[in-house]
Amino acid sequence: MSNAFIERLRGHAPLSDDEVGLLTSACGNIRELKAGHHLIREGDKPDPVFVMLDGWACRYKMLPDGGRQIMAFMLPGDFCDVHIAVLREMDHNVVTLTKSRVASLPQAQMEALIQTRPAITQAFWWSQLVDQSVLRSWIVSMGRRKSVERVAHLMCELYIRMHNIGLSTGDRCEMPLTQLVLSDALGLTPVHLNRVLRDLKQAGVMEIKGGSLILLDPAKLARIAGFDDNYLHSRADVFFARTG
Amino acid sequence: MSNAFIERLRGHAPLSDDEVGLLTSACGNIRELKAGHHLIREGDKPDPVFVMLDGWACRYKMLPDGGRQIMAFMLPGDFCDVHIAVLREMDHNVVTLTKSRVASLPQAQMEALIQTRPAITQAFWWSQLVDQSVLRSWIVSMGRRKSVERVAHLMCELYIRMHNIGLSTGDRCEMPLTQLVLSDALGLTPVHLNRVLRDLKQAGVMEIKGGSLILLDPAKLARIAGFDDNYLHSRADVFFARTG
DNA sequence: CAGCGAACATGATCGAGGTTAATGCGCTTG
DNA sequence: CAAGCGCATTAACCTCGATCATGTTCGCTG
Repeated sequence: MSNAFIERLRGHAPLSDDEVGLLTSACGNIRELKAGHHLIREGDKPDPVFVMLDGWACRYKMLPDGGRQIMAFMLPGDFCDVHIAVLREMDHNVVTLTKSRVASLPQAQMEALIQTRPAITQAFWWSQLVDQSVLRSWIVSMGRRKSVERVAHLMCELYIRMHNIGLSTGDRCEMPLTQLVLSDALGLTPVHLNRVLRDLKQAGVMEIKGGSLILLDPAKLARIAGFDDNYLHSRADVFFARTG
Repeated sequence: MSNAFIERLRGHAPLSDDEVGLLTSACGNIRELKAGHHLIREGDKPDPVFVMLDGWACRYKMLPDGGRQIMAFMLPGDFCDVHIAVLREMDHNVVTLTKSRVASLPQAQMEALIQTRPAITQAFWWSQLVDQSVLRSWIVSMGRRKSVERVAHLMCELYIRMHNIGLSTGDRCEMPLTQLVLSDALGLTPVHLNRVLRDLKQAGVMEIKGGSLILLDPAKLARIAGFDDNYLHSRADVFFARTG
């Protein structure tokens, strides 16, 4: 079975067989987790670095009033957090959203890799930069896009990310997120999100059914979202451009 | 004259005199820039890495409809962008907001530092992690805080960041941002931001006057914002906690 | 010191999205 | 199969912040 994490890094940095071997053994400790398992809690002292091999997770903060804001979705191949002994205390939570396979890389091993393997450091750095880029694009969405555009944009992003790791099938991909989870990510109420999803379905643009996202009209979806995949800094071909 | 950038890194990673020397010479190329000078434009191929030594800058994206979303403010000591030859193309713009002093570190030199100096790599990494943390907190603000809270939170953040680099004086600090700029950062209209600022002043909480932010009642401001400075991961004492 | 443009200020109105509440529907579990 | 729970769905109403319109103030320059 291939390792989604290593595959993803290889796609963007020239790793030698040697280095792939090092990473593989660093990922030795793999756990199966149920949905709803917390990998990281606010206030934790960071220790091992977690990597998603399979399944979905999210990063979130709670507010005093009980509200929740999701700040990122982690898909197979993504780091949960590359804190590497630098921060003293986690400032947010990370929880699985589906049954997942997660590798944990001990801090010491991470540091050793970084200090001895420039190619691996570069791969990690690339991953950090892409994560930042996604965070920035979320800020743009929340600040300046209205609800339909926001929903459409997130769906484009998630579809492309799934596509880039080989987890799309034609015009659809897995979408295990409940409307509650999506609304916590989009800064909308579940009620309003539901309305938006209904409208998008009725307009023949996209729909979420049976745990799958179905792009009925990808080009139109991208147009509504104002989607430009440059911020994902991937080298994969662009689905929306092809079909638009 | 001390170098704000190096001071900041030293506060968070154990740099030897040797390493400080290397960084100092890497910052050799320093330019004075006027307000409104673009350091980075969307579509640019990234080359040197810019560092703010003095003055304010911001990172932003434009939307098709002409709207602008600011995604970060850079203060003295901050990296503008640690892209390091990893990304092929910038996905956003960076522009100075005031007269500034900016150092540019050639890519080759950045890479050399990272490949030979683990302490410097760690300092850079820390800086990246803090930047990410700030991005996440902005997402929380935009998604779940209403306008007054949002304004209050940004003011807390900027005050603390200025405080942490020694640029606050008692209950005030420099605040060269126009209401238009602030509203582009907060995802509000200038009109509404103006009302919020009026309310905060009338409530005796804070005011912006003559290019300065004045905290009339820091504890109250922090309470309105729901501000917790843990996300800034600084070791400085906390102004709001002291006075609250 | 007149004239001008940028930034600040404020009133009136509108609408996207929040709030509340009720209903349905599919799953699990006893 | 009944009970119960989490999630999806829809309707009625309300509010926060956007929009539109119109000054005003400040700082600069001729």
